[in-house]
Parts: sequence; C-alpha cells; structure tokens
Amino acid sequence: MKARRSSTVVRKLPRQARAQATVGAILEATVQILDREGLEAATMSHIAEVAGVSVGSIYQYFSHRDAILNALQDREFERSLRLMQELLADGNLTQSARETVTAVVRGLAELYRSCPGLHRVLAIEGLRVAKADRVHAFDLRIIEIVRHFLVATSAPMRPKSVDAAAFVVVQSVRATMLACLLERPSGLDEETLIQEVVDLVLRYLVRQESPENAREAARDAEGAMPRLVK
Amino acid sequence: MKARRSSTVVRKLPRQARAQATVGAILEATVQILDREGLEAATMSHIAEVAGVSVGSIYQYFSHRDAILNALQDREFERSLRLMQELLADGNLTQSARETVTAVVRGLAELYRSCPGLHRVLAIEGLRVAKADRVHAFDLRIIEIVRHFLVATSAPMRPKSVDAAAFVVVQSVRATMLACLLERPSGLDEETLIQEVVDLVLRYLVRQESPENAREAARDAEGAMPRLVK
Amino acid sequence: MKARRSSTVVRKLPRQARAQATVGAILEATVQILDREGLEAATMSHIAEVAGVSVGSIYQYFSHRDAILNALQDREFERSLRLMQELLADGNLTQSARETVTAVVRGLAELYRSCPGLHRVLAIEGLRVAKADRVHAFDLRIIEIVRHFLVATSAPMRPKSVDAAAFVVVQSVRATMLACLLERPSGLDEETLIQEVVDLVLRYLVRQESPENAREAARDAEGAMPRLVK
Amino acid sequence: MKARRSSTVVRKLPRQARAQATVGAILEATVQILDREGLEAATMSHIAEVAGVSVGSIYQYFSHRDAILNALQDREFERSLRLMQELLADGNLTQSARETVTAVVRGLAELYRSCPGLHRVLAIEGLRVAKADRVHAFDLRIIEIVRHFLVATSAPMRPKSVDAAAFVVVQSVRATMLACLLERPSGLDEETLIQEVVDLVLRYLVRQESPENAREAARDAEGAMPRLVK
DNA sequence: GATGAATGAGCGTTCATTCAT
DNA sequence: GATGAATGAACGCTCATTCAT
Repeated sequence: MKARRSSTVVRKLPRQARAQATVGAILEATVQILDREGLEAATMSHIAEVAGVSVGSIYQYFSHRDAILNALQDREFERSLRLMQELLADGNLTQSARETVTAVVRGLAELYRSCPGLHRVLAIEGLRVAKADRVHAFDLRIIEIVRHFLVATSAPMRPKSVDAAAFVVVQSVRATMLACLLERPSGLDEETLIQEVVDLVLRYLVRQESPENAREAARDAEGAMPRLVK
Repeated sequence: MKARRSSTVVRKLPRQARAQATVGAILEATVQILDREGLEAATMSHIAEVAGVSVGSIYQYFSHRDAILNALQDREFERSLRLMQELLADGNLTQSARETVTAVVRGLAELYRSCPGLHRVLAIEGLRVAKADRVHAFDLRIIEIVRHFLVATSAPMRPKSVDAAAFVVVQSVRATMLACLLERPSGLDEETLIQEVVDLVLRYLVRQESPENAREAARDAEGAMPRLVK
Repeated sequence: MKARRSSTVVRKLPRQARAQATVGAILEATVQILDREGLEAATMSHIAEVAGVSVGSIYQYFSHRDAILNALQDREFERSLRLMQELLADGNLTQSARETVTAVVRGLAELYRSCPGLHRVLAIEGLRVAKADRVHAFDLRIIEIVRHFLVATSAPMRPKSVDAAAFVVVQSVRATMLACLLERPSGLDEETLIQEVVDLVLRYLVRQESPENAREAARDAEGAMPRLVK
Repeated sequence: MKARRSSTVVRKLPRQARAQATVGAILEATVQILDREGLEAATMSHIAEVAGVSVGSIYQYFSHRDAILNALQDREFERSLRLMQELLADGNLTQSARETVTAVVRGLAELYRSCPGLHRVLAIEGLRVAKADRVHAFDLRIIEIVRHFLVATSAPMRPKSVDAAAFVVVQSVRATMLACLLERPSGLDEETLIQEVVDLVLRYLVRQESPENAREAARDAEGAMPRLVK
C-alpha cells in the first residue's frame, strides 16, 4: 500500500529547466519559513504557498516532508564540510594555528549568521532520534577532518587523544557560535566571542610555550598572531 | 467539634496533598515518556494514561500542553542551577580550580545521564523560538553564577571579559556533555570526555604558570590534581 | 511512529450509554451510505456527517476506516451464519430437503433484500485481496455448516465429494440471489428465482427417484413438496 | 509521385497503426497491473509507466480513467460472448448436452485462469453502481445466448421459465468458477469443480431419464458422455 | 501529437482542548 | 473536582486531470 520511504532525498531528478526552478523555489521557501517562522510553520501547504507552487508539485520532487528538511540539512552539512576541508587542507599548514582556527570559527559564524533560524531548526532536527544517524554520520566526517588536521599540523598538540579533542572542539565551537547568534547575549558582540572561542580552542589544543605571558602580550600589542609553527 | 474541625482539616489537606500527588504523577509520566519515547509521544492522552489520571485532570493543573514541558524545563533548570550554586559557592573557593570544575562537569554529566532522552527533548525545546526567552533567562542565571565564581576565585583568571568567558564555558560544557550522551562517540568513554572538557575549561580560564610541562607531567603521574591556587 | 493496526475492529469498548449510541450511529450511517451511495461515498467525513458526530469520534471507536467496513462485514457474516445454523440444525432434519433448502434460500434472499446496496459493497469488499482471508474464513464456516447438513441429512446425497458440493452450492446460491436483487432481471420476480435456485440445489444434491416425471408433476399439481427422504 | 503517395499512405497508416499500438500498450499495461497488483495500483501514472507512454497520451485515447477499465471490461465481455456463441452455436447441437456444457464451463475457467486477478477486478467493477447498466446489458446478451441454446437444443429441457433458467445458470457458473480460482478451496482441484459445475447445470436443466443410476454409472465407467440428445 | 510538470480538491488521520455528566 | 467522550481544525499525502512546452 504505502510506498516504501527510502532515505533518498530527491524523488525524481529534475531534468527540465522548470523542474529545476521548482525544486529551487521549494528549498528556498522552506529555508525562509524555517528561518523566520520556525519548524512548525513549515507545513506542506505553507511551503507550497511561499514557493508559489502547488502541494502536488512538492511531492513530485520530495517523497515526503522530511525529505525537504533532509535536503536542507545535507546542503548545510556540505557547506560546513567544504569550508572546513578548505581551511584545514594540507596546503594551509604553513599558516599559524591561530590564523587557521580563526578562519574556521569565523567561517562557521558567517554560515550561521546568513540564516540563524534555519540553523536553529537544523540543530533541533539534529537532536531528534529519527535523524540521529544522519547527524552522527556528519559529525564523524567533521571530526575526521579536524582529526586529520590535528595530526598533520606542525603546531605542538597537547591532547593525548586526538579523537576526544576533535569531538570536544567541534561540539564546543558549534554550540557557542550558534548560541551566540540565537541568544544574542547582551554586551557581547560576535567578534569578541569569535576571539574567545578561538582562544578556547587554541589553548586547549596547542602546547603553550613559555614564557606564556610574553607571547600573549606580544599578540595583544601587535594584533597579529605569532607563528606557533616555525 | 474537634472531630469536625479535624475532619475539615484533613478533608482540606488531603485535597492539597492529592493535588500535589496528581501534579507529580503528571510530571513523572511526562518525564518517562519524553525520556523513552520522545517528544511526539508526549500527547495529552498518553501522559494522562501513564500518569493514571484523566486528560481533564491535567487541564486542572496545566493550562495547556506546553505548560507541562515548561514545568519540566524549569525543574531541570533549577537542578542545574542548584548544582552549580552549591559547587561554585564561595565556601568552596578553597578547593583547586580543577577540583571545582571537575565536580561541575561531572555533576552535569550525571544530571544528563539520569535521563538523557529527557535532556535531549529539553534541548530541543530550548531551541524553539517560543521558548527563547525562558532559555535566555536561564542562561543568564547560569552565566551569572559562573561569572560570580570567576570573579571570586583566587585562581589567576586569564580572559579579559568575564561575561564572554562564562558564556563560552557554559555553552561548550553543556553541548559537549550532552552530545557525548546522545551520540555515544565510538572509542570515547564518558570519563575521558569529562577530563577533556575539564581541560578545555581550565586551560581556557586559568592563566597557566610555567613551566607548563612539568606541572602536567606531575598531574599525569600522580593521578591527582595539583592546586592551581595557593 | 504509526500505531500497529491490529485486525481488531473496535478500538475501545464503549461502556457508557452515549458511547454505545455513538457506535450505533456510526454503523447505521455507514450502512445507509453504502446502501444508497456506494463504497466511495463512505468517506470518514460523510459518515461522521450522516451519523451526526465528528470525525474524531469515529476514531474513538474504530482504529481506521476499514475497521468500520470490517465490523459491518462481520455483522452480516454472523447473520448469515446464524440463519444457516438454525435452518440446517440437526433438529430440522425431519423436514423435507425441499423445505429446508427453500427456507435457507428464502432467508438469504430476505437478508440481502433488507439492504441490497450494502451487500453489493460487501461482495466487493469480499473480492479485494486485502480482505481475502476474512472472506475465506467466512466461506469455510459456511461450507462447514452446509457440509455438516449434507452428511447428516437422510436425503440420498448424490455428489461424491461433499466438499465440492458444499462449495458449489454456496457460491451458486449466493451469487444468483444477490444478482437477482442487484440486477432486477426483467420479467423475473424474486419468488420465481428462489424456486429455481431451490430446484438447482435440490436436483444437484439429491439423488432423484424414478420416475422423475411423476414426482415433478405431483409437486406442480399439489404445490407441496413430497418428502425426498422417507 | 509514387514514393510520395506511398509515403503519404505509410505516413498515415503508421499513425493509425501507432495509435493502435499505443491503445494496445495501454490496455495491456492495465491488464498486467490489475492482474498482479490490483485495482488501486492502476493509477494513471503507473499505467503510463508500464505502457511506456506518457499520461497525456493516455488521455488522447481514453477520456478518463474509467474508460480504460470499461474498455477492458468490454474486451472480456466480448471474449466470453464469443466463446459461448461458438460453443452454443446451432452447428454444435449435435453434440451431447454434457459435451457442450463441459466445453462452456471449461472455456470460462480457462478465460478466468489466464488472468484471475483481472477477473477479480472486473467482478468488482461489475458490482459498482456506476457500471450496473453495462453489466446488465452484458448479462442480457449472455442470457440471450444461453436462452437461445436452451430453446434450440434437442435435449429435453426441464425448467418452465427459460429466462429464469438462463439467469440462474449463468450466475452460478460464473460465481463458482471465479471463486474457485480466487479462493483456491483446499482439497478441491479445478477439474473436480468443473465437473461438479457441469453436473449442477445439467441436472438442473435437463430432464433426466430413468433409471438415473444406470446412466450415471455408465458415464462414470466409460469416462465418456452419453448423448442426451438422440 | 506527445510529453510530463503542475494542479488542487479531497482523502484518512491526529490530537490539543472543551464540557456535559 | 474528576472524567473521558466529543470536537474539528489542521496535517501529510494522493492522483485524476490539465495544459504549456
């Protein structure tokens, strides 16, 4: 009776131009709704209305409602992964650890800032049991990228367990930056928090040289990062 | 007279007691359902069934469904706050920072571990727009406690902005410990992660003395924490 | 997610008077709709409307739409079975075969005539693959009753295979009488067809004595059935 | 000229031929779907898919979905009619009644057996109110053929009302043979049931000569049909 | 003609909430 | 107060039909 629901996100590959436009309209409408009105406003009728298509058209491309959310989740997942892959690529190892970490944190912050409500919803979805596997798989990929960087960098790594370190860092950065955007803590601007998160990560990961004070003072004075690697 | 007055009293007291018991049953039923079956299983009928009361009775004590979830959220909020208030109270300032932070992280981990499914749901609820203010208020209280500790402790604090530090620390610890329970990252046991989170926090917050290496080696060798404060 | 759909027809046993009335109204409304408007008119909204209740109320007593149809099917199944059990009971063996068969055929005809449209729909339902087992089980019970009679009667049975005979007779009588009501074949009144069906069955089942002609002439003249059994 | 005329012709003929092929593909696809998956699987999209055409093309040849089912019904109707017309034609009157009836029953059984699922669906369709007239018309034609045979045959007919007899016989044979295929009654093979149905019909229709036993014994012994006609 | 993307009325079903008993 | 039957708006989803390409 009921057609099996594969985990496949897209029901039919849109081959015509109009079809492509429709799929795009559906995804954009959903992003807008999620970002502005939240998860429960994203009913099929509302999505259809905002997208300017009929409900039936949505089902031409997405087998069920969750498939739309999955598609968006995948899209953001890929964005995050691409960002980190680029910034943590082996070719960037000549940069200082601080430069690299700052770039990653800032990049994620920008990603979230572009549509905070969407990322709020995606965070919610990530907490639902039904989506656990998807999120877990994503986390593994992210952690693997971080792990690879931690192993490859010439900065002196402090933690004994690279796995644990990657896990802790990924969760901490994500949660803090997202909360920063969603809660807008009074008195704290985003830039300050980015710097704090970068500090959090660097101090946790990198074996500090002594004399510590001198180096930090230097940074503060110059506004530039001393190379942690030679 | 006496008898009547007595009967009046007991007739009144049991009513209140019964009301308390009913409210308790409703909350416990909801906790069980949320923890075991998730948010969508927590329908009014199901809660009533598990609590052993009628749906109508629930509305006697909770004006609408969300009020139950709010009550549970408040209860867990209070538990967290009480935990932190106790561990970060001024009376505990003589303990080492590592001891204190370890106690807090471990305490939160225990709180989450007692019913991870519930905290998963509460995290979800906390991300909903409608609950933003409630969560924000809670975060402010938590941060205030942390902030107070950071100011009061004799450990040499490194961050310039106590507000930012409290925010970063709270978000990081919460997210990492919850993710630890919900994702069960393979190869990482809870105790290891607790230690890593403690390291994350301490290294971020406390100005490290030199020579750093010696001190860390000492900790690893003794299995005990050297006092960071004098 | 989806609650398992047991084959149970009734979701909750109605214990209050109002509940009983509601269940009755739902069933009667469905019978009316099926009888007058056919299967596809029996939507949940329409049933609710005709029954004078809300859709939600239907789901209080029937887990899904098909459960209503199953309940009606069971009700008619039981009626047929009761009818045949009574007429073919061992206590009636002293009656002539013709008397017995006539009573059964006439009884079924009356059953169908009381709401032909309903039996039309039930016949449809009986042909749907999903209901095959239900109908098969019913047919087995009916055939068993007929079979028992064929073995017990003192009329001289002709067919070698009692099983086959029971099957053939049951299917033939049912189909002919139902078609009689639904097609209203011009020029044929119900009574004539009943007599023809009775003849069909008797001549098929009972070993005719010779001289045949004499006996048939006698029947025609007298309008009464000579005992086929001694 | 020649070529052009020829091309004109073939351009026209292929078009018609293609149309024929398309209609054929649609009908065959529908037959397959109905036979294997049932009525509800026969959606326009599914038919189009199996037929290898587009939904739009179906509407070129069939004004609406039901028209396809009607066409199939007509096709099967015609097959049944042709079968019976051939077997009951005046030219066959020299055969014994048993031979003729056996041929008809066996022919119908074969018709049904070639695609039982399709005939199940057609039986369902035949019971729908909207199709009543179509089925009635078909039944009238069938009955007319039977009636003509009953009048023309030299076998001694027993029933007084040829109309009633034709009706009874047609309904009984159809229902029993179809139920035989759809229910697969345990312990009864098709051949046995065919013989029983033939007996049912013959004993009902034909005035039996005495002594009955002798003749039946003879049939059983010889495995051949004694001529009922002279 | 042929295509298949688009349509949208209508379906079965759920569940927070109300209120007569 | 307690009950639980009744409510009905709203949901996700289907599919016969249309029509721009």
